[in-house]
Order: sequence, then structure tokens, then C-alpha cells
Amino acid sequence: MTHEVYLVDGSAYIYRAYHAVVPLSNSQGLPTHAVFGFLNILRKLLREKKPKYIAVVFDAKGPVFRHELYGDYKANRPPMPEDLVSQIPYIKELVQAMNIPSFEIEGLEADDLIATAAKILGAQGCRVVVVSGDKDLLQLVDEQVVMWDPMNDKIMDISAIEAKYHVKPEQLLDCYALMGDSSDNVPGVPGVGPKTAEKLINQYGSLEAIYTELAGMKKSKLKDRIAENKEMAFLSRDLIRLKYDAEMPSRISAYQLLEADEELLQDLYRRLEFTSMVKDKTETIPVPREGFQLISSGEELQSLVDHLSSATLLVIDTETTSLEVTRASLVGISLCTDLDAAWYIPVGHRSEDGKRLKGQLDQDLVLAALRPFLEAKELPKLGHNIKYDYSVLRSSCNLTMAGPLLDSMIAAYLVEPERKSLKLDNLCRERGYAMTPFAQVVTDVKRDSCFAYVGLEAARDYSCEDVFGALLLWQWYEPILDELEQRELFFEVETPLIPILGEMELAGIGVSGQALEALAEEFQEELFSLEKEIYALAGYSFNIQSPKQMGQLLFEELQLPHGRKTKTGYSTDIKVLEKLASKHEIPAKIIRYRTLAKLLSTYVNKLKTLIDPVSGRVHTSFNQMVTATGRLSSSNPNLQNIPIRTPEGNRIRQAFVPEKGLVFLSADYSQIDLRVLAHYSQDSALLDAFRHGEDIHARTAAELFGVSPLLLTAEMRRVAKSINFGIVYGMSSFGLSEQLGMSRKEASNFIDKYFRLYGGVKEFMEKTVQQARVDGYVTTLLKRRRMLPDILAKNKTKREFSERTAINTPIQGTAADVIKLAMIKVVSVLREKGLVARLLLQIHDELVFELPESELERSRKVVQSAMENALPLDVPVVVNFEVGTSLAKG
DNA sequence: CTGCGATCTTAA
DNA sequence: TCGTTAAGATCGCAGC
Repeated sequence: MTHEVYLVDGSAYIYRAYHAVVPLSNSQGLPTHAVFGFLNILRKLLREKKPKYIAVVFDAKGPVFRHELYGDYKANRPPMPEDLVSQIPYIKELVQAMNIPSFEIEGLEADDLIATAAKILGAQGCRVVVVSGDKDLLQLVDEQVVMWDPMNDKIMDISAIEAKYHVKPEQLLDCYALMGDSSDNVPGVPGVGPKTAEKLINQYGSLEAIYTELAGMKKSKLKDRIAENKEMAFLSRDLIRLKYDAEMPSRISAYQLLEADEELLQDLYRRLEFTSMVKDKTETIPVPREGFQLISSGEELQSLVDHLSSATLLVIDTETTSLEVTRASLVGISLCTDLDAAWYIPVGHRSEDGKRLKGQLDQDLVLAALRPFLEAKELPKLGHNIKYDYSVLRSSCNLTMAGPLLDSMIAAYLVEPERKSLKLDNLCRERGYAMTPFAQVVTDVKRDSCFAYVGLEAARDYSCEDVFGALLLWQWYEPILDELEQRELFFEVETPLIPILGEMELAGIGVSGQALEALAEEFQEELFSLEKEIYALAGYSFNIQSPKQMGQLLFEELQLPHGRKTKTGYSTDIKVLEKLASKHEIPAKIIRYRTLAKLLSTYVNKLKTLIDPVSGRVHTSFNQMVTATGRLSSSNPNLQNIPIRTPEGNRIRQAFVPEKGLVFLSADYSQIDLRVLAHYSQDSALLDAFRHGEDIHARTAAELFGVSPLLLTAEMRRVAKSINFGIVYGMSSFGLSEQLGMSRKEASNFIDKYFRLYGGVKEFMEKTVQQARVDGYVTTLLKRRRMLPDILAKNKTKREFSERTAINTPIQGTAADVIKLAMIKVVSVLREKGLVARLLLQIHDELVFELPESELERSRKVVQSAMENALPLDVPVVVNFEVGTSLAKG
């Protein structure tokens, strides 16, 4: 069996890595990009070629024999840059930690070591792969030796060389001797380049032959040059010729790749701050399965019930046929009360042919046994993303879980909101437990990856792991909630919200498919004619939805003045198009086209597909663990960004309709962000304005412009409104000038004036940022936390972004806290009073209910009181109402 | 064909 | 280089 040996030209790749990778350094200022690039090349090699035998070789430090041969050898090379010199030791350390044999021999270059090893090993019958991009090394290629450059993934063997250079590999050396090599300052014959060298060698065969037959060559400038530079040609050859007598080991075992020293390697990665390479070093073990039990008989179920009677916490996880609640039916339930034991109760497992598997109890029987526990108001339930389990049991089992619904996923979100994944398996892995991947259990792709077709034992092991994991995480996070003073936030805000969101999602909201259909036709028709008009005006057709093609038309074909540029070309956003609208007919039409296309695809058409055919309603998902500030988000569809500002948008709102005999009641907070700001800043002018129930934008305008409120113009109010909003976002004078279309100076004057009037606000902003610098995070009134890792960054953009976030998050996040509390209070009081109003939507500062008109006044009072008193601030909290038979405004 | 970043637009 | 937080459509490129 022939061995394959890889010989890596280390020194060459150090340079290539240095130049190919953008400068990078760790927090200590140590440059690291060459190490990073080098590491990537090695990793690519190991990953793609999986070599068993390999060596990395480096140039010797001092002068080499070639310098003695020729004083000017490499004399044109600038010295190695300082920020590369400092990286060399780390590269050597890296190779060592990876346990790759490496060689460096005094007086010789890497090429010579490769040449020697290649010849020795080739002679033993090994297949040698020279890993390099340096053409000098091509002279080594023969039957046993090829060259491979991982950067462009080209393999150079004999035929590849002949195809490219039109000479045999063994003739390459003589070619190079004639050409010289400017990068190594090897002279060659002046005037001879690759093409001439190739021609000469093909004609004569070798360097020697050229000179012996020189006399017969016909007279030419070339002939003179060759004759004059005979010495240089042979010297050049000696310089380029590789040495084959380096002291390289001949035994193949000396080139064996051993297992990497992970500890050294990880330590190095940490020092260099290659975070993407740093592995979580915690060892993981499988979750112990000894305590996992299947419940398949009445006796077993009874003994489980007996056990549950003394439980103080019930951990639950449901297995179903779908991730979508509306389509999910129950397959099994797992339960536990501590980490020692867990039970899985299968109820809906099927065999391949669709038959019900034996060994399962009847679903109704199981639910009847569990119902007392699940409905018990004083017994807390815990799950990882328990809203899903709540909704499944509610919608497909007619069972409403009660009692505190605790959620380990939410606990993790509150404690570590910066985490990107809150998935059970990821969190558990960090605590030392490896969970079985879902895909490993549900393997039958044909069966739509449905859990119902998983065998009972496998299902037990998988599902019991989930309740085990949820409890493990809860035990981990619960004490941290106390440390962060988030107990109230968790128990009084986030977890009581869970069933409320579940109910809102299940309720959905009525949408008229007919209305949408009519809108779709109308929009589509106008889009067609706009399209025609635009093509006619342009003189050719193109994709209007492509900013690239549009940019080409507007700024190249039509030569219209372009505004701002983006990374990929000209900006064609609304601002740019509006500026151009006065200069040409096309931009205005494009604006109209875009507006309609957006409404049609994102809202009209999308909503049509999401209407549940049974109920005629759409069911959004309210996500509780997405945003950085504590707001909810809505998806599938997003019902928090239904258009409202334009007449067309309002027509989409008209398609949202209440059930027959009911009406919508919408309640929105008036200026909640600014009221929160007043509370936080205690600014006397702001407090005063709100306490006197004034129109805050008008009041700001009156003071800013120094006129009586009676003389205010709409324009003045608009400016003040922009500033008020901008303050909440931590904006700059530039941002304001953009927004208001005024000069930066003017904008800056307004801001200065604003801060003179509202000194407390300025103070609040400065204090907040300063505190963030000390703590590295900011919090809301209810101690919701947001980490700000970049608050002290050297990079100005990053740092300033963090500073704005530091100002905005307590305001936006506290407003989110307020409305969440309000939702909990509203729902509870409505129920108490026997009112049937259903909460359907939350749109950040607005709640939408559906209710019978007969209960309108009583319900409105309940809503108002709950919302206004949800979280008392130092200013009044005001709510405005609208009633209607659609979501349309006005 | 799929995934992903960039651009653009919708909302509060 | 410039005002926060989201979701989502579409384009166009890179990789399989």
C-alpha cells in the first residue's frame, strides 16, 4: 500500500495568509490575522485531504547558501513586516499543538527541505503532494510527486505542467534560469520572459544545448543577449535549483500526523481570541435513563397519579404531530417532579401502516387522570417553551392548564437575553448533558418527520430527556433570577403572560378573504399598467423590483443625479426617488409601484394564504423571547406592522373584521415612551407638561419657538414631534437634520435649545450612558436587563450605537413592561367581571379587543383602568380608545 | 436548488 | 458616518 505524504510550504503560506486576511488583532493589540489565515489553510488541508502523513517546513531564520552564491539574492525583498514577525512564534506554536511534524534547517529554505523529502519519499514509492503555490517547486513534479495549492484547489501533475508551460517538468528549471525571477531578484537573461524561454527550451532541449548550439543560431538581439549572459543564466539556475541533500528523515514514520493536543490548541485559540474555534470544553454525558418509565397500563398510571399527589412542581412536555398548534394532535406526554425519575405516557403512537401501537392507554383516560393536576391553580407547571404545551392541550384536548406556568426558556431569556439560541439541547449541553437530537429519533422522512411513528421506548427516552432538561435548567436559572432581582419580572410579568398570549394566538382575528381578493385584483391591475408605463418611459423592460437594474436605468441611462451610494451600488430608496420625482416621470411611478407591490405581496396575498378555512381567522404567533428590549414580536403573519399611514394601507385594515355581532375596541397608550422618559428623568418641564394634560408636541413647540400655543403652526409642531421622538432614540443633530430636511446647524440649534428647556432629560441621558459604562448593561424599571458589550469599544460607530441603545432600551423596555402588566390585569379583571371581551392583538402600545357592543362601555372602563394603573408612573398614564367594525382608522 | 446578505418597506 | 425595536419580500450571489 502506498502512503500519501503532504509537504507544506509553511513560509510561503505565512506570507499569503498575512496578505490575504484583513488585519485582525486581539484585545491586547496582538496582530493575529496571519495566524488566523495560516490556521484556516491547515484546517482546510486536514479537513479535505485527511492526510495521515504530513510535514510543514519553514525557511531558516538567517541567510541561506544562495546568499553566498549570489550576494543580491532576494535583495529586493523588504524585511518582513513587524506585525508579521510577531506572529511567527504563534504559527510555530500552532503547528506544534496540532501535532504536525515540522522542519526548519539552518542555511536552507523551505523549498529545499520539500525537495529532499519529496525525492527520498518518492523513491520509496510514496505519493508526494507538495502543498504550495510557488512555481519554483513545480520542478519537483514527476510520476510520484504532484503539487496542490489549496487556495485555488489546483493539482499540478506532469500533464498539467505540460499543458500550461508546454515543457516537461524537468525542463522547467532551465526555463526559469533563462527567465529569472524578479521576486527573488534572480537575474536570468534580460529580455527573456516566459514565452521566449519556452520557445528556446522547446527548440534546443536544455540550457547546455542552447549554449553549445549558440553559434548556429541566426544573428539577432536575442542571440547577443544570451551570449552575453551565459554566466548569469547558469548562476540563476544554481539559485533556482533546489537542494536534495538536506537532512530530512527518510523514515515515513517521521511524517506521521498525530492527534492534536486539544488542550494546547484551545489555550492558544483563547489567547489569540479565535472565539469561533474555541470549543466548549465542558465534557458532556448522556442524560441518565434509569429513572425513565413508560406508562402503559392502568396500574402504572395510578401509581403515577399517587406520586403526583405530593408534588410541589410538575414538569411537563407534550409530543405532537406538528409544530403548528392548530394542526397538532397529542402523541404523548412526559412528566417529572424531580431529576430522579420521569414518565412518558404514549397515547397517539402509530406503526408504519397507520395502525395504533399496542401498549398505549386511551387519551381520554390519561387526560382524566392528569386533569386535576394540570388544572390545579396552586400547583406550578414547568416546561421549556410551555406556551406550546398550553396551546396544544387547550386546543386539541379541551384542557386548560392553570396554576403558575413557569418556563425555563423564559428564565434563560431574562438572565441571558444576548444569547442567540435558547433551545433546550444547547442550554443543557453547557450544563454537561448531551440531549438526543430530534432528527435522530424521528428518522422517517416519508412520514413527514412525525413523532407519532417513533417507537415507544425511543419516544420515552427522548421525551423524558426534555422534562429532565427543563427542570435542570430551571434549577440553574431560578437562583440567578434572584441575583438579578428579576423574580418579580419573571413571576408577575412574563409567566402570567404565557397563557394570555396562548389565548390570543388561538383566538386569531377575523379577516375577510373576499375583501382581500378584491384588493388583490385592484392592486394587481394598477401594477400592470404602471409596469407598462414605466417600460414605455424607459424605452425597454427590466425588473422594477431590482434596485440594481433600477439604478442602472436612473443613473446611467437617464443620467439622473444619484444620491447616497450603498455597498453594492446606487441607493434607490424612497428618499432618493422623491428627490428625483421633480426631474423625471419615472421615479414617481416607481414609488407608486413599490408601494403597491409591497402591500400586495406582504399583506394582501400573504394574509389570504393564512386565513384558517374553518374559522375564517388568521392566527399570528406572539414571540416573547425575541427582542432585546422586552417587547413582544409577532410573526406568521406579523400583525404588528399592518399599514396605517396611507389610504391603501387603511384598505387592508378594512379587511380585518370582528365576528358577527361584535366590534373591535382598540386602546392605545398616549405618548407612553415620553411619559416613561418623564418618569425616569424627573425633568420638571416634562413632568409639568404631562401633569397638566398638555399636548406634549405642541408644548415643546411653543417653548422651542418661543411663541404662544395659540400661534403655533403645524410645521412647528412637526419639528417638535420629531425632536421628541429623536430624543427617545438618542439621536444626533445629523439625524434630526435628515429627518426634517434642514441644515445640520439648524438642527443642532434646536437640540441645544431642547436641552436648555429640558435639562433633566439631558442629565438623564448622560447619567444613563455613564452607568452603562460602569455596569456594562442597562435595565428597565422592572429590572429587565440588556448587555452592552460595546459601550467602551474603540470603534466609534460601535460605541455610539451602544450609547444610543443605552438611552433607548430603558425607555422602550419599560414601556414594554407597562403594557405587559396591563395585559395581565385587563384579562384578569374582564374575567372577574364576567365580561366576554377577548384580547386579540398587542401592537407595542396598543391593545385590540373583540367584544359585543352591549358590553362596550363596561369593558372600556375596565380596560382603561387596568392600562392606566398597570404600573404607576410619576405622570398620569393616558389611554385613547377607538371602536369600529374593522381595524381601519378614521 | 438552497442559504444568506443586502436592500427596501411596513409598524411602534 | 449619522435615530430605536421588530418581520418579511425580493434580488443576486455563493456554494452544493
